Amino acid sequence: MEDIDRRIVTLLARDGRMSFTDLARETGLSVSAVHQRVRRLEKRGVIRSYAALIDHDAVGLPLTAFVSIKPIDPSAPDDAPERLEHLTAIEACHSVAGDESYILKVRVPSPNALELLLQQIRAAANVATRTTIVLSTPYEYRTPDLTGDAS
Amino acid sequence: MEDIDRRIVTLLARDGRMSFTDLARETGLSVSAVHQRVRRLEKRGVIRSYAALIDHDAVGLPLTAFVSIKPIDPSAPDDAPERLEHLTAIEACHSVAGDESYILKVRVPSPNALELLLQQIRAAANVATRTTIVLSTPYEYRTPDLTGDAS
DNA sequence: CATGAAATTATGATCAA
DNA sequence: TTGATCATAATTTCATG
Repeated sequence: MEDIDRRIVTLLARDGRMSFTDLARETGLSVSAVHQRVRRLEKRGVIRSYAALIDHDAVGLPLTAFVSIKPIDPSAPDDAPERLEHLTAIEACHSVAGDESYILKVRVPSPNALELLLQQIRAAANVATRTTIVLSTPYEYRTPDLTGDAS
Repeated sequence: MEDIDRRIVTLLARDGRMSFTDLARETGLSVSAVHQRVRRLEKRGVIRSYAALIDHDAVGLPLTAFVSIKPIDPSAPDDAPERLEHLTAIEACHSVAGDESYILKVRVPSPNALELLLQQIRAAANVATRTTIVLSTPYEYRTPDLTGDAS
């Protein structure tokens, strides 16, 4: 991927509503050239989608947790992601190496709702759960710097 | 928060570039009424920002991991988030309950880069690390359904 | 990749409920 | 306070070189 594309992706990752006009100014390209590149990045799947990032507190989902799951029957087919997909409280599902098989990130209104969700998860996927409660989130959804990568 | 606002937030969380015209059509309001509400949601911080969601594989960061950290000196002031903020490979930092104090989510190009990053984390924050490698991600960045909450 | 024109959208003032 | 209508500015989008 070219340098200009990395620049465009970084800018849009930081401000998903930046106008083509502004992108053009920032990159030194014409509006239509940027437009073309963005469309290509979308088509290639480099840019997956655009999203508004919301304040989960403000929206009634103040409790975040990580739920690690482990199959109760290790010989059963491992289709936990599909079995859990309908639970919209689950924001993310990562297959991981280690003792447990998946890490889920969940958002709920209250401890009660978390308890209920855990029951649903266990029932739907036939797994044992281990839950880590998030107390606060100093930062989240940060964007990598794709230009001049200093880790 | 009103029902229409929940609707607007949900729509924008799913498509951050949806036009006011489309939002108006979906909500049954006029364009300017939606415009007003979106601006208010932004001002109140319900909508924090907008972002393009990128394909980390396509962008040269195919390796994701969760890094749990624990202070080596528990009596030292706990300012790990600030000490780690400059490491742009860290996408998120959550303070958590349990044996460890923070969970970090990191994105790097390679195992080598991960090793280097872990050294930097340990040095910068004076912590011990425990790393869980992500093998694959069935889904991520999903949006809660704020209307008619079925968890 | 740039230019320029046409279509669409964003924005704010004003008025009404 | 909230929403509708309207006018204007800005942006998106596309054809062409």
